[in-house]
Amino acid sequence: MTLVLHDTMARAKRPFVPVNAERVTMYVCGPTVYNYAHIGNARPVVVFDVLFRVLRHLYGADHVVYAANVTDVDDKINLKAAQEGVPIGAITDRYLAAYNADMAVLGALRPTAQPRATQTMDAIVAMIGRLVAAGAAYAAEGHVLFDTQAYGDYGKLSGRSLDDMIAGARVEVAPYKRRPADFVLWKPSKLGEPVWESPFGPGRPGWHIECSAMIEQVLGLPIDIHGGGNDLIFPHHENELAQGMCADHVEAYANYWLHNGFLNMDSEKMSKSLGNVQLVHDLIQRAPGEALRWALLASHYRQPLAWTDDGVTQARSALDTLYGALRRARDVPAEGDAPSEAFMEALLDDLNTPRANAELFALARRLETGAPTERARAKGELLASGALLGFLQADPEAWFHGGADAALTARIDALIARRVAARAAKDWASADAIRAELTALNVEVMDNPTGATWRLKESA
RNA sequence: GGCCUGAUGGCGGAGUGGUGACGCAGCGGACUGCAAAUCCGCGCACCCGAGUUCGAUUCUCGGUCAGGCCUCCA
Repeated sequence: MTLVLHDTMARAKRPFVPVNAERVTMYVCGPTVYNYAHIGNARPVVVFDVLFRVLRHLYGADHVVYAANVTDVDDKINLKAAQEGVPIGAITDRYLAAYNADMAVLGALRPTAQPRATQTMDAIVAMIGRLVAAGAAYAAEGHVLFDTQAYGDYGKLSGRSLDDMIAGARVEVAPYKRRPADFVLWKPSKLGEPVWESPFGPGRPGWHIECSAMIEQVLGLPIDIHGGGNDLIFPHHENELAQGMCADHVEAYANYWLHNGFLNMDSEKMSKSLGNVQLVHDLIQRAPGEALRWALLASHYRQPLAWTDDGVTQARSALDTLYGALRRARDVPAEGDAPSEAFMEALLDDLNTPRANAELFALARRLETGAPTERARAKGELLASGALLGFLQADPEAWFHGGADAALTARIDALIARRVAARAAKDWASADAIRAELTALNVEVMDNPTGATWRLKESA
């Protein structure tokens, strides 16, 4: 079985072949840390986390290098720092820590590297220098601009021609640009903003060059996979590509371009500028991170995803079913540590997580209904398959009891014990009365021949 | 204006040129003291029009609707 990935450049699925199977490289554009991340920001994080896990499974955990950058130089950061009267580092440290904590709750592994723009400044300046030397960039009025004429394939990734861009230009073109599509590599800092020294004058880098420099420094060109949201295709990735190619004269910049579809609220994209955001920070107070992760992976990563409360509820119910099977199979030994074949086949087909999830249910059914040997194998496969997607690794009891503190748990256990005794004595009236008490505590009991299990129902 | 996606049952969501996954919700049955959970079963879903075809939800063209990018944006 081979991994097949949809490559935006080819506009088709292609079998994945890394440049070096000993060191598979992936880069994904990460956050600008000036605020909490919203659930739309989390989609690529979770999607590429799945790809990261799949690659580690295929090539070995030590043979995959995954870098996700942190943009910590930015207008919005400057604004926030000015508002609070603190240095930008105070802002970026705070929100990077929150970001990493939130993404961890969603089950995302930490990338191998999280390069920060402020710590990559030398490489950025050096790269701009090489672009100027190669004649692919020019200085104008304190700015350094990339000359889009210098890269013959400019527009190939996004499927636009330079003519189209000029024809469709809606934005006023800065007077110092030779051509409308040219973009900033270095610009002067405004008064009070952070400044870095460079041969082109004091200033700060443009956004696109940060990523190119970090990729070059952390991973080396060409990289195997470059990922991000599909809104980054143009201009961000197009520009990164042009810079990388012109600065380093390499054969290729990234061999596979992957882009995830957008997450919508009320059929509009969720974005900070539209103000229709739901922060991960808030969502994880109301639902388990694993359920949010499931909701994010319930549709294929390239499809648009409508985010609704009902979607989260359905995700939670789906996990209830799976964890329920695991809980009932508590005494079944798990045999083997390999995901099922059908599951892998789905996942390797351009990360078809909906189909992979369906296979999880097939395994759960075999776990519920199979003969003992089949149950053991199904349990092993279910656990291993789940692990590859970042699911089902919690203790089933913990999943169902989630949200109950020690005191509540003790109280529930005591009621359950009394109820089990009442049932053993066929004292149905007492048993029902105790069940009513439990219901009042938002607890649902599930009797079985020898006792009972319980779950905390979703609070309204 | 230019470029580009998508449209599947009550809901979410795969997939396929011909027996229409899977999940959630619902209904019937088994099981249960009653429930819950589980198991078994059920429900005439593929935006509209034309074309290609023995046959189209799946391919082609046109249309409608929804959305994205072209500006910071996952």
